[in-house]
Formats: sequence, structure tokens, C-alpha cells
Amino acid sequence: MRQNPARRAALLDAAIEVLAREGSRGLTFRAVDEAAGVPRGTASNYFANRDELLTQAGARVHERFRPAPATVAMALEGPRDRARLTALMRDLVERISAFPSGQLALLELRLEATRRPRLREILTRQIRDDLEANVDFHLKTGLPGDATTVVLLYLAINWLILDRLTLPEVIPEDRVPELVEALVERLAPAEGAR
Amino acid sequence: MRQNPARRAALLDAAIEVLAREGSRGLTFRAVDEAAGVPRGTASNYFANRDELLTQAGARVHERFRPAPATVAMALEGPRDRARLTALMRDLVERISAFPSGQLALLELRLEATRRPRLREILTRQIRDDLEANVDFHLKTGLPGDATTVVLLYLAINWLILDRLTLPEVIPEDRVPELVEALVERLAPAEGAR
DNA sequence: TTGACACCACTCCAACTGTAGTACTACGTT
DNA sequence: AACGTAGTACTACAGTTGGAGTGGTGTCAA
Repeated sequence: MRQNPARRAALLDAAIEVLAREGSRGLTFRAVDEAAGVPRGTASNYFANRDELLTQAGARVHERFRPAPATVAMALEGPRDRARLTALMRDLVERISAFPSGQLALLELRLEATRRPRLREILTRQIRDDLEANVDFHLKTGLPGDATTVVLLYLAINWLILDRLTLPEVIPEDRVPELVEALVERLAPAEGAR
Repeated sequence: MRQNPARRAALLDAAIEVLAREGSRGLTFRAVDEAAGVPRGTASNYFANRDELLTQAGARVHERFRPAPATVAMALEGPRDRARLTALMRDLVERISAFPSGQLALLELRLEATRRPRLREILTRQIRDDLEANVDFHLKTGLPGDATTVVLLYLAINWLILDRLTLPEVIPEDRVPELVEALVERLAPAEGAR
């Protein structure tokens, strides 16, 4: 079992790309090797089996999704009103839609998690922690709305992104901003009402 | 190419089960044969290739999801207030969560649709029509809320179901009814406000 | 009798996995 | 400075699997 962390990360990133591009059907050790531009057999040296590869890829997606420091900074400036929240949500939709690989890979992994307890465990923790962090952040910064607001936003925004990534013609492109605005407007109480 | 429609439908139903159970990676002609309890090679006689199998399975899911006549009838009785809408939504979540195969297969197909234009076309039409029918039904029966309400409900409810099916521990089981209620409460205007 | 289909068996094929063997590099030792 | 060692990259291969597709035969119904 090889240990080189940079190479391992590169292989995992390649695995994420393969997952997004070819689906879990196309995710083989060889495909990972090729996507990473390393000789055949390399992935075999780093991951004992498919399950290892998938769970580590899940952790890697987590790792790459977490930071987003620019957005955090942006949220801390200016007023904390609904307009700001709307802007944040629009930014979120745009940002994730613009880099679909991670999100698509995550969906593939979710479906795989149905059959792989270890993977399910990892994804559960990762997504639950993320959601909790969002709630905390939201409440702490004084953005409009309560904890339920954040959870409901999470639900709707995620499916909106899924629709855009997989079946973009179900909801016309130009309705997206309007929908996000309506979501915030209805899910977060008006400023006066707090 | 065989034509027997009953057998074809049985093969497609088997394909849906395989998709839900084993994912698109496990969807092979042989697996379909076995799931349908027919001799090996049969699926080959009914579908020229994988693409055919998937697109026809997509259409078949559509076919099986459409009816739901009992729920329609239920929606037509009693008052059309928010409590009724909440009950309808809860029923929807329960009903779909209780028969996960169709929903999981649909998700697998969505991801496949990323790479298969024909499949994307079929799923898009099917889901768009469904959503439009829901909007029409909602408005016609006078349930609370406007067209946007229905779309936003569609988004949030779908991801809620996805979470329950794939990572049930992200959102605790017992929070689901409460979340559905909060959704309806916030997305549909109060009765007096209409 | 003819045509369509179910069933069965068989062959071909493609690809993946995992490992063994070799070469390289870096580092530490003497 | 020379040497030895450990870890890693690379290459090739051997074994295995499993699926696709097809041709032939039996059966049933028109």
C-alpha cells in the first residue's frame, strides 16, 4: 500500500472526475489511472478495493467542498437582510452549478451509499456536519430566519441544483433567480417580523 | 426483436428493480433476465442495446408513477386549506418513501441522462409534464398557494425524500412531519391572505 | 404449414483485478 | 564518498470473470 499523499489525492480527484463523467459504472481502477495520467495499476497500489476507493473519494469531496472562504467573507460584510440572503443563495446555486463534477460525484456516491454502509456513514457525517455548520453560521451572523429556514433552504436549493445539472430544461434557466428569491422571501420571515 | 408487450413490461419492471438495488453498475442484460425470472439472453432479444433498455425503463417508470388515483380522490374531498395540503404532502412523502425502488431508479436514470441525450429528453418531458399537471391540479382545486408554491414544494419535498432514501440519518425520522408542516406553512400563504 | 416466440447452449470477446518483477530516487550509514 | 536500504514508480502479465449476442430447436396458434 503506497503512502504518497499528493499522489493519493490526485487519484481521488481523478476518481471524482470519472464518477461525474462516466457514472459509477465507469469507475474502475484503470479509468482512475487514465484520468489521473498515471500508469496502469497505480490505483490498485493505493486502494485495496472498490469500497476503499469510494469511501476515500467521499471524504475527498467533503474536503474540497468545505472551505469556500471567499463566500464566508462575503456573508460577513454589509447588512444581514433578506436581500443579502438571497444574494448568498444565488451565489451558492451559481457556484455549485458552475463546477458540477463534485456535486454529480456526490450524487453517485449517495446512490452507492445505499449499498455500502461504510460509505453511508461517511457521507452522513459529512453532510450532517455541513448542515449544522450552516445553521450555526446563519444564526450567529444574524441572517434572517431560524434554524428551520436553513434546513428548508438546504432541501429546496439542493434539488434546484440537481434539476439544473441533470435535466436543465425542466426548470427554465431564467426562472432560477426568481425561484431563489421566492424561496428566501417565503422561508425567512420579513425583517420587521423578527 | 421480440414484440410481446407483457414480457417487455416485465423485463422493464425487472430493470427498474435492478437499477434501484444494484445501481447502474449492476444493470446488465443478464441481471435483468435473472430479476425477471426468464432465461438468459431474453433481454438481448427485446432491447438492441443498453441505451434502448434505459430509455424504455425511463418511460416505464413514468407510466407506473402517473396514476395514483386514490390520492387524487383524497385531495378532492374535504376543505382545501393548509391542513389538507400538509396532509397531502405528508402522504406523498410516505407513499414514495415506502416504495423506494421507483424513486431510486429514477435517480439513477437522471444521472445516466447526463450522458444520454435520448434519455434526458424523455425524462425531461415526463417530469416537466408531471410538474405542470401538479400546478394545474393545485390551482384548479383551490388548494392554498400559487404556482410558485407548487414548484417550491416540489423542490424541497423531492430532496427530503432523497435524503430519507439515501442518508436517512441526516434528517432524523421524527423531524420529517414537522418539516413538511413548516414547508407548507411558509410556502403557501395563510388562508386569510388569499 | 407457416410464422413468431420461448428457451437453451455455446462461443466469442472485452475488460478488470491484482501481483510480480524491475528500475529509480532519496536518505541514512559507515 | 561509497554503499545499502526502503519506499515508490513503472511495466507487464496472468488469471479470472462475466457479459453479449447468436444460432438452433421446440412449441403454439393462426
